[in-house]
Amino acid sequence: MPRKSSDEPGRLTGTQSIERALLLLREIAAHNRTGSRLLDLATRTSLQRPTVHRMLKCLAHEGMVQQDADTHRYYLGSMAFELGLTAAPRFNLREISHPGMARIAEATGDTVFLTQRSGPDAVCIDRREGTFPIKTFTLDIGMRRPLGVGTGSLAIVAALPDDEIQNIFTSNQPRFEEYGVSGATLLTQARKAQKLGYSMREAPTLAGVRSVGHAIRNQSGIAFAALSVSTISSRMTEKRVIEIAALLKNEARLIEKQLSNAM
Amino acid sequence: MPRKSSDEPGRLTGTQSIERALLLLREIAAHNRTGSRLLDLATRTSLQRPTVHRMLKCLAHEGMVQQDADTHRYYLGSMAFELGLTAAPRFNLREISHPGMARIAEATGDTVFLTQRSGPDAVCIDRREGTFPIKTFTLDIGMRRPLGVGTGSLAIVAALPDDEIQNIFTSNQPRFEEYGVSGATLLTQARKAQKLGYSMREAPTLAGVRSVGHAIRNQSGIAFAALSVSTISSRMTEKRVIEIAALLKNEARLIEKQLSNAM
DNA sequence: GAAAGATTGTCCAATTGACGGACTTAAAGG
DNA sequence: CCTTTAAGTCCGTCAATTGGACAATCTTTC
Repeated sequence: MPRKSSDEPGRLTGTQSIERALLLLREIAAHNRTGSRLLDLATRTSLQRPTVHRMLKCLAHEGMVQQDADTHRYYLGSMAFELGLTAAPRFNLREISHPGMARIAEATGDTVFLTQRSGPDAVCIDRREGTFPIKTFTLDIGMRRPLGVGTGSLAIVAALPDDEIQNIFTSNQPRFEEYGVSGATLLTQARKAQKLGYSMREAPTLAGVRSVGHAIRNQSGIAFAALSVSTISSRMTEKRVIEIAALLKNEARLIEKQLSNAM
Repeated sequence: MPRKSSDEPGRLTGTQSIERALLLLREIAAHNRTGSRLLDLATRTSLQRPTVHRMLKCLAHEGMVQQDADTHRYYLGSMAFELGLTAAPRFNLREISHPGMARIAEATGDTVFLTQRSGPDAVCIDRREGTFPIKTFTLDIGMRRPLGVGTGSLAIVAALPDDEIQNIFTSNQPRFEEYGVSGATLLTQARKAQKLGYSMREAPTLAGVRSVGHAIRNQSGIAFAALSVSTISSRMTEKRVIEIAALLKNEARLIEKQLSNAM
């Protein structure tokens, strides 16, 4: 029989069908855009067609998968979506960061941004306004810019290994211009941020706005997101920059801690 | 034996353990805030403790659930979150509505809003800007207001059964004032919207802004969300209101169609 | 701080529930 | 209309799951 090598060290027993069902779910998820045919699922999972069919029928009955009535193709179902929503507060960076962002906004009175790396770009995934009446909305939620352009973004870059920084700067170089910054300047700023442990700069396009950023790292120590605070330069004295950087560092640590016991 | 009444009509066979595993997942999801103890899960699912334990070990191994190392409590895991993300495009109203919102913004040049009901409130869950240079950002993403206050919100209310409309208006009455509208006016406008099939009005707080809204209904025909378009009154002539209402109706239908074969 | 109580974690023989080969039905293509 | 391909079903066999019993661990009580 085409049994999976059953002498794996961490082999679990008494859970064959659950393992198979989860294998199916992963396989369906991997092709959720196009949907999966019964036969393909059987092939890809190395399971027998009747077995797959029986399991899919059950999974569909419970709403974990759904079958298109016309094409017979299988997709993830509403229960998968709902479980995801329920699980989100423990895994979603935005949700995890929410209390911290609120605390920073409260403490500083300024606008706080949460930026997440997305390949060669950084996306602003959340923003929280403080009470100070002059607001500097340098970033809208959902805004995507080349990695390195924003202050949070810069903090992410600065916290990456050197060779990756080089890669990013060379590949993003052509795109920097349209954001009014030069690659060389960014690199200098990144170096400075590495020394300080946080990023700081005047907005290149918007005069009189100064921001401070701090990276958030995953369990492996790789930076993948950042917190940043932005306000008018007159409010952002040398001394205050240091205070805010410490505040950001502290909150970033808390977020990292939560992420580590969540994953 | 405490077997579940096995003479249910639609009883599936050959999938006991998958059914049990999914039952467990639902039970864990239902208490995901506090987490669940092994014993409680066993009790709540009427399964034997060893059985629950074995299944949880497997589910944890695969990342569907995770166990807190200190408290031993079980929570939904990262795989649940990831499956949810993958499933989202087919179930998430925002994602489903995205193409339609883009088409409306393109066709009208004005700003389009997606509003979802949330109990006695309505929340703006998406916004899409058109190309017309004067923009009327009456709603920010995430903004929550009493049901009935916004134009999209009004479209939702108007599409609800009469007794529920009454309930909503009486319970939200005290909150209407701070939004600069009277319950009586809203009720009149809701009645008008019922007749027309869409909602339309001048923004009560912002002079010179006029909006049109159309409800989105679930499979049972109950309104739970709305599309709306907002622009300066001078652009929103009688004739154009009717055109936009038709456009919204059409897109709302498309969204409803997708939702119905997704759920 | 020892003993009782509660809860998690593990083992393994019995047996029932899952498996999958063979078959039927339905849809697509020529 | 016949062939091909895939989905869906059936049911005898046997291996995977079950769950009673026990061990390990953590908590509370006196």
